[in-house]
Amino acid sequence: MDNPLSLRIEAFTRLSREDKAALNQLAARSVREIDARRDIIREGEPPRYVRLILDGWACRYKMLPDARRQIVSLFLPGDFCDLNVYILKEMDHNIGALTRVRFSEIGREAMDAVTTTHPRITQALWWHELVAMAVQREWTLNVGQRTAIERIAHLFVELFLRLKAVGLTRRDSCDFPMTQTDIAEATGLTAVHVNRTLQQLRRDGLIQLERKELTILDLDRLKDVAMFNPNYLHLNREGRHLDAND
Amino acid sequence: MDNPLSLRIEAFTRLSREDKAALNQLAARSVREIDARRDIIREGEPPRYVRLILDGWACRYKMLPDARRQIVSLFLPGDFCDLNVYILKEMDHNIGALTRVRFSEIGREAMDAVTTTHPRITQALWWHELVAMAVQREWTLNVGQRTAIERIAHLFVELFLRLKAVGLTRRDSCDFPMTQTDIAEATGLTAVHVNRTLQQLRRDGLIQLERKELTILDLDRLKDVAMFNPNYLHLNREGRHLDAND
DNA sequence: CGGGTAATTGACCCGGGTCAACAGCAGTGG
DNA sequence: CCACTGCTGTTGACCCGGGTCAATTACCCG
Repeated sequence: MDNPLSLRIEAFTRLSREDKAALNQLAARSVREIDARRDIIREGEPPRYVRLILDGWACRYKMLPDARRQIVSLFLPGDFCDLNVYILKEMDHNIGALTRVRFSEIGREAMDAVTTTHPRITQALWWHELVAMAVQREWTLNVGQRTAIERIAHLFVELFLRLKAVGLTRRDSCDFPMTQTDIAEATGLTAVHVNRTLQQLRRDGLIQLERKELTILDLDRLKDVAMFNPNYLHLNREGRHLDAND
Repeated sequence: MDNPLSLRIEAFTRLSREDKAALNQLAARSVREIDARRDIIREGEPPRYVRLILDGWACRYKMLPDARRQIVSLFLPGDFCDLNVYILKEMDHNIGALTRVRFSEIGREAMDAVTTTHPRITQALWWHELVAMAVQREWTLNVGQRTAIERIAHLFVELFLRLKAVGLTRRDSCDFPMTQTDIAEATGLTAVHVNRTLQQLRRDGLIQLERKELTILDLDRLKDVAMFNPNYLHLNREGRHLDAND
């Protein structure tokens, strides 16, 4: 019954059974699947749908004319891509699949229908959007001020906590499908330097990363290294005053 | 009649006379003023109002425990700070005044009242929010991938275009109240290096910057240096199909 | 077993940081 | 009117984190 989607939303406020049903129905209507390394939508295209990641990892990225590339955000299961994007004429960035991704495409009408009839969901979606903005700000801080080891440590902690929130961690480890090149593009470093920095994190006994699985050996120390402040994730059920009670 | 606020919104869709009146009334209700270098709201505090910049420049910034500081966004006249923030329990960043700032504080009820009765404004506010997110992404790209000269050039072009959109430029120049330290904190560089890079931009005949006034001597070349793509500002009246016609 | 992608290593280099001194200038108060 | 103070901008000398280039090596998958 509890999937990443409802877990994600309920990190803000508890939904009623009826809310959950409406949400799951919304998510189930039009499901698509795409291979790893393929683009879901490209810069310049008109955004027609809100997308919801059901399974797999995706990313938003931007490119410079000379092919420098920056991953500006990551989408994990339960994440929506841009509520209300269809207000804009064209995409100013790309969304690409890092792994094989299952996602649902939600049209404007379906979205509007749910939000007008389910105020609690509407509030939760607003919360989701505000959190997405907060994460984007934290990433700006990350690439702007942190050193290589701090950036990567920060990325690991953030992703671990986000995955945990949607039930996708096992004790102290989780899937971690990003390549070192992906990590480089998300942190504004080069792949070579990411490699060396990962070795340092391993040497320091902070993490283990092999076969696309990340194990965090010492979360507290890793947080310290990253100067991680979890406040920007707003995961403390901040909308609990809106909780449904059925 | 046309102030930065309505100019800003009408970069998306033309408002009716009544829309404008409602908007201006909203903006006029509770106006405050604050000195340069003071904080408008601090990390940890509960956000109670949506704020609208009427006059002056403000910024959002985040700090690391060791006092490294990153300006993650800038607010110019006509900009709203975070629609619907009051959904969150506490601020995860600070908002500070770069100059003396006049702004209005809009409570939740006033905001809700306007949006429920003025769908065109609601759409426009959504557009505003989506653009703010797009700008944040571009800033992540900026600090993540661009070199020093590219970053600063990009900042100048962005701010010039944003100021132009709200009628605050004169031909090829505009006020530019940021110090070199401010520029450094916005671009993830040091003040020393900003100083040297500014000298290079001057030597190259791209800009003039003195006495808090910026003059752009060659906008096309500056855009080239910055690899500036204006699409993320979404300033092309993308909501013109919603235009009012009175 | 072969081919392609991802990870690793070494040698070298450079953009931008650091530190420290100093100059310019605006505001403030006597 | 000037002296003082503090912020902002400027400069020089030096250094280092991280980039570049290029070659291997490991791994994955059909």
